Amino acid sequence: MTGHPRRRRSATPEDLAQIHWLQRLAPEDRAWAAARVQVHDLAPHDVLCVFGDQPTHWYGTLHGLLKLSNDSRDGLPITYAGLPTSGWFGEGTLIKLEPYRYNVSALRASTVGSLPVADFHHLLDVSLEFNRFLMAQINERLGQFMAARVTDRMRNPEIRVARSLLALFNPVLYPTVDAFFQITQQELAYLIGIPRQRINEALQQLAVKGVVELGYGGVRVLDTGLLSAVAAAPLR
DNA sequence: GCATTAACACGTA
DNA sequence: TACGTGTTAATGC
Repeated sequence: MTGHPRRRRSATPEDLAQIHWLQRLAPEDRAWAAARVQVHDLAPHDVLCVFGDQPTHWYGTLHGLLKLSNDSRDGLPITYAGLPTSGWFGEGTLIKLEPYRYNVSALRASTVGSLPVADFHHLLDVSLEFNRFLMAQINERLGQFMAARVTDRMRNPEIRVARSLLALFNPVLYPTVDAFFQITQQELAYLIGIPRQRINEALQQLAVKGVVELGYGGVRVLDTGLLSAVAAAPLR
């Protein structure tokens, strides 16, 4: 429960193939970075980062689903973002060298990659490609958070669910997300901030429209085009 | 009135 | 058996 994940191992070739920013680097930088990446296996509810901790690594979801939130210290628990497969996070904290302002925990069994903070800064110093990648990522994330502010003010659960699903399928931030998204309706409820019953209702509305297909413990997005259409227009 | 919360039965892994 | 889903009932604003 506390501090850092228990099971740490070195990265397998399959793990490294999941790390999309590695492919962007020049070959020598790629080899250098790949040798320094470590991998952690998390059980559901395992905590990766805690509010107030000094950051030691840059993290990414290789498999599974993480939640970035500020648990109920005082006031309402707020989930800032879900981090699906291929999502990397914490660069803002690392660049500022400030303590974490949020908690990160696993919503389900997950595999996490990590790069030590010193190595992260080394790549910043030597690799133009790495800087380009980070700039695109930060830019995309900024857009997502601005959109999320709008979404949070909306009443219609169907649109909120559609937009949240769309955010999790962002191809820039999360290039290798599966079409079948393994997330329970309860987890979506925590993520979006509305009760499970209304998540269920909204998902069924989306299913009727052929946007998604509901499965046990997950959602299959059938048509991302339709999904963005629903997210954009409050059609009943 | 409504939206949220609690409680239930059922199906699935 | 434990968990996730879908529905209904109760509660709070």
